[in-house]
Amino acid sequence: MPRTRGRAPAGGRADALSPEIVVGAAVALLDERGERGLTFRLLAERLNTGAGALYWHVANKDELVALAADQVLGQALAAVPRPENGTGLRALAVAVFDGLDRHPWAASHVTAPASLPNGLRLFDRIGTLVARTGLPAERHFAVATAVFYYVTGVSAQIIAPAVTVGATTDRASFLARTAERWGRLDPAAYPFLTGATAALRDHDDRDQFLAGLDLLLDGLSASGRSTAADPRPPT
Amino acid sequence: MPRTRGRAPAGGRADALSPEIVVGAAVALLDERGERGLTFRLLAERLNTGAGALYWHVANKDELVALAADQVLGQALAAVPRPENGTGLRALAVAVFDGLDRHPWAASHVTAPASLPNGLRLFDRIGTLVARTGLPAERHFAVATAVFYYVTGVSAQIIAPAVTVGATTDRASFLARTAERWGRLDPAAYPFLTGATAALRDHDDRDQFLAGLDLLLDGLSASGRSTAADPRPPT
DNA sequence: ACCTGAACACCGTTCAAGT
DNA sequence: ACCTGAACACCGTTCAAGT
Repeated sequence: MPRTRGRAPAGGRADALSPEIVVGAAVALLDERGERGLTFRLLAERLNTGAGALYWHVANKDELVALAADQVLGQALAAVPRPENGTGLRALAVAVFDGLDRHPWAASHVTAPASLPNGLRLFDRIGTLVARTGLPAERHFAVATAVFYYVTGVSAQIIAPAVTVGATTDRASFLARTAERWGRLDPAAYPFLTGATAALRDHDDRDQFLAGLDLLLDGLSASGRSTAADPRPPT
Repeated sequence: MPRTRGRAPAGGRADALSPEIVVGAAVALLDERGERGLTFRLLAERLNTGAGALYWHVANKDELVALAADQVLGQALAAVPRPENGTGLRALAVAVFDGLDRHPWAASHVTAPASLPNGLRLFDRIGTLVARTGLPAERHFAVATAVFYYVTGVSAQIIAPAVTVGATTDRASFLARTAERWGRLDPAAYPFLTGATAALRDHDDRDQFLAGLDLLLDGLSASGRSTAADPRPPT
């Protein structure tokens, strides 16, 4: 991925292209039309170039989307509240969820093995916070990974469906239709779902993310307490 | 989605098409070539038809992949050990992870709002098991959702990357390369990652899934204990 | 070094026409 | 009711040729 040297382009355009500019325009397009709506032709048109020119700055569409998601994650990380008292992990996780929630296409592309700068930064910050708990050192990596996977994986699950749904119908009517369907299921086969229609209709996505997160963090502090001295009071 | 009535087809083929047959062939193709390798033309060729014929049985590619993933989930659910003592949730989660692990393309398509039979079954079984813990009833839905999201979301995160990687290089050398990259990062900026290269190299994906799962379940039993009588001994 | 323009090799999906 | 075959309207990606 080459860097622009700041020279003006040969053609008539005043602004040279760069990976940053291409990725930025891709984020805008993804926000507007989703992943399927991102097209090299359309993106090139908006940047006043040909589609071929984009390949000088990004390797292919997969890389472009991954870079776009990493940029969104970077914005989310910048919004993490600095004062890291005892609730650092929770605040970090919530900020990432909220950041990704504004760009529904992004969540599923934030992964550890992508090894992009902000993905690594997120992993490192989680790991650093985990290391500050009372957990024995040999568990730090597994626990940090668990939190990372929870934040990225569960965010993707919660946020992504809205993309598919969003265009056609709004959230409330979608939930209402789903609840109706659950209500018509055979109670003998689906004893839980048939009784959970009200809860489904009234639930808040962000609260769901928080409920699971708190369960995970409770388990973390419980396991820290049982295996080593816990330097902080339970949350 | 029409059902086949069992009549022989008009043409020379002995076996009539049906949604089940189409989805079954799609699973085989997805296993072989991944999501991008699944093509209506190629699938039609294998079924000795034209691509257009498939649209009589499935609405489009999105539905086809969703149905294929649900079929895989069905196989995973069939493998859940029946004796549901106190560890039912854990055994259920592990069976689903292992089942999805055999079909890496599937995990990211197992979602609650898809409302396909096996997705609903999974959700219901989780909910039923959650309801048997000591949790107050008003928390059942949120906790069941958290476990469902953990199982599907984290499985997708852990399993999916292998698809991208798999073809080019094997897991071990991929981890080695990633560990090397982490090792070269600035320790001031990435204090945790630079010290975690050995853990990265040696980790087992399934253990990672279990570590987070146990954290979550520990949190569940801890929160059950603090809010209501827990009918079962802690695991 | 960076961009243009057009071509290549595909896709998913539709649909008149058949049986 | 189910299938055929071909067409439509796109895609991502490449690459000679320009500046």
